[in-house]
Amino acid sequence: MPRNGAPTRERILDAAERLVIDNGYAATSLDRVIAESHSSKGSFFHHFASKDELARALVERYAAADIAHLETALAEANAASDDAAERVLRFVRSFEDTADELMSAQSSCLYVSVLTERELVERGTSGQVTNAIVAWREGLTGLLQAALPDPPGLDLHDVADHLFVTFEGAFILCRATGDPSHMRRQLRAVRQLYQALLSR
Amino acid sequence: MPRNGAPTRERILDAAERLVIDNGYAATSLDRVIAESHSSKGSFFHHFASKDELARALVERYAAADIAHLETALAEANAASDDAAERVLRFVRSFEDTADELMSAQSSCLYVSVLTERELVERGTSGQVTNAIVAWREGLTGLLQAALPDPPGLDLHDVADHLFVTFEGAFILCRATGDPSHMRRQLRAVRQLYQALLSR
DNA sequence: GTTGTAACAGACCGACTGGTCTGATACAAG
DNA sequence: CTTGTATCAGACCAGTCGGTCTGTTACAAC
Repeated sequence: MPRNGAPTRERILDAAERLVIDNGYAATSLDRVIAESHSSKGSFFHHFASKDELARALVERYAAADIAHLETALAEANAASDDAAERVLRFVRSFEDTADELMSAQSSCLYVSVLTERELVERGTSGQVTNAIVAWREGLTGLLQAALPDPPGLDLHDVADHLFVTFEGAFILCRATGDPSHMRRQLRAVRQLYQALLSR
Repeated sequence: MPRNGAPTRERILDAAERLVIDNGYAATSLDRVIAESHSSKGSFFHHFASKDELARALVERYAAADIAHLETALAEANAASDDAAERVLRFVRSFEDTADELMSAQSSCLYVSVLTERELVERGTSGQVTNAIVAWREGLTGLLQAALPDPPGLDLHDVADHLFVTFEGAFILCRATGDPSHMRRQLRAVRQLYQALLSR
């Protein structure tokens, strides 16, 4: 086999991810992705058939990392305590504790950038996002069901989805205010709200 | 005075708002805005100096309507009950009751589209968004303070911001899943979480 | 060394972009 | 009826866009 192209592909994905998260998909030109990844037109189109294909690869990689992150946190929460309510709170707390780190690594969420463009979604880019959302929903619903076996008038799926909603909404709030500490503070608020629900 | 250009300007803003909410700012071309508003290049650039100027006008109009909506709901909540906790719940409930209507009128939020593009934000488009966020924060913090005068380890500003976060996050969730009912369900979830907090 | 091919480089292309410019048109004031 | 101007129409322009094409280079197999 000739040269190994994998590192180049990763460099392109890294640069594209940063640019798309910062400025959105349509506002990110391939010329800029190519320049910032120190690549070339020929190289880019050798690895990706089109810009849309790049978007699909970006989302696939991002969603896989997201789900891996979720599963690590789930495992840690399960190992940390035998009390079901405590597990829920530990789970949320683990994201709260790493929120500042997260926000210094990325200025927003790739999901937001991709979902903002409806025509892009309709070209089949959002399947992996839905997978990730379902994984978060089911993971947290499991923890919540153990803590609230007979919830009074609550849909635990919605309560579980609310954590994803908090993440995405907090990204927007951080961007609007220019203050990345809102991510940690919103995760803290949602933990305290969950705590109120579980300790009633 | 010659012809009245105000209706044309509004038609352009209406078309642009729908297109930008659907597909984002960069992905929305002026040609398309002009076509869908049944206008022309000359007409467009008579009313707006540039595309960025259009963005600023869009956000200004959208934020003003947003704040007006907030103030109506605040007044209604205050009129509806004397109990402070009840006022908070009524306030959230009013958005829950109109959520389906909201989602049939718009597929997402203009704030998301505009904030997604950092370079656009840096060109001074987000000032009005911050105003709106502060208005929501202060309005709801007022209601919460009356219900929880001495909150134990809670930052009521963050708890108040959480409603805005829920709105924005739910817009993302709706777009990802293609299911607009998530808006109502997330507002219901956050109301139930607030209820748990207030009735502890 | 020859050869085959994945990996890369960059000139080039048509389509479309935001924006300009010239001119036409409606309408109120005198 | 003339005139001034806000409003509008659309041909046009330079630059950028995603994408193509031709060619070169590195490396493994033989």
